[in-house]
Amino acid sequence: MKNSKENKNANIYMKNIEKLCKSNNLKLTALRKQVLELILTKKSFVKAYDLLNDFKKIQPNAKPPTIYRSLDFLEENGFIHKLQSLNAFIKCAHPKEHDNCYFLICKKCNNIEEVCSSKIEKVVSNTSKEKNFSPKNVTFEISGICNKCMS
Amino acid sequence: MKNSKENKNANIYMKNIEKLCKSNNLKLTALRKQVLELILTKKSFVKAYDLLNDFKKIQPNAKPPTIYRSLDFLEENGFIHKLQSLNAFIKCAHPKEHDNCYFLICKKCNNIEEVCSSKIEKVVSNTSKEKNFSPKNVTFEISGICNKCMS
DNA sequence: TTGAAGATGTTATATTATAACATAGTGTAT
DNA sequence: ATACACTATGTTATAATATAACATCTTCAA
Repeated sequence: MKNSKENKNANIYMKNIEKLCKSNNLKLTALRKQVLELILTKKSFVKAYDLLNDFKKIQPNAKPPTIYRSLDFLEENGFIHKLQSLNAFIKCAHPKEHDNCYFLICKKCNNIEEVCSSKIEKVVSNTSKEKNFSPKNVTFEISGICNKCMS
Repeated sequence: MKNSKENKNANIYMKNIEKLCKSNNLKLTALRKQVLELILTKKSFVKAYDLLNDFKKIQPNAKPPTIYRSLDFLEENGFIHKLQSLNAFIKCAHPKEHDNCYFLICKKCNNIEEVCSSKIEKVVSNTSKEKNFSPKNVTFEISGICNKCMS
């Protein structure tokens, strides 16, 4: 039951990505789509080499660049995020819907919560004005213990 | 002239660290001190293996764990920071004086500005309350182009 | 239809980091 | 002083993460 629900969610997600790629003139090739599909099967983040191992079940001669190039495409276009403090990747909760978000990373259960916040945008834009700095990428990750794991 | 000024600053910095270690009962061993001294000679961040190469000039048989262990000690105690988006390390601008800070990373000149901000503390603590999340570590790095490099 | 650009395949290697165990130093209770 | 536990360092090996460089294949527009 649960799996079928998750599959359904993944399907909806993928339909959305396909639509976004069409409207943004991005090439969601078979390879990139397969890699994204694998990422969508994960409840939490995934490491590049785990993804590679998964992918080898489909295409046994896959190599690291196969994965990393797809990850690059998916990240550049906002479909996944790289968690810098974990060297890991996770699907974007709201593709193309926001610019600034941050992550609550539970050290115990590895759950990741992606939080969108205008307050961060403000911190970033205020700092940028003040320091005359032109921001391109924001990494904001808070690691700790989540609600569930505390009780 | 410039070098002697930097040396002086590094000396002042190191005196402060020694004092902090004494008062916090931390063992600033010769090794850890040497590694920190090397970090202080850098104008910007430094990569672990560059540090290792530097260190080999003093102690030719140094190995990666030599460096990583010292980096761990220095980071745990707030004397240096790890820049997660660069896999690099940099001295802390204000050891033991603040909890939350962020970094403006210039992609062109590699200059790093460490910014302390109560606004971040607020974002973190508000989120934590709202989500009932217990934060332990905050990574906040903004990369872009700095003031100097824009003009 | 061809040729330029982008995507993928492939080999090799660079870069970053840690596990595991041995040895040496330090402090402290006896 | 001694022996012990604990911490730090030395050492070997390897794990984990990521990219360079070049070959080949696709695609699509001129």
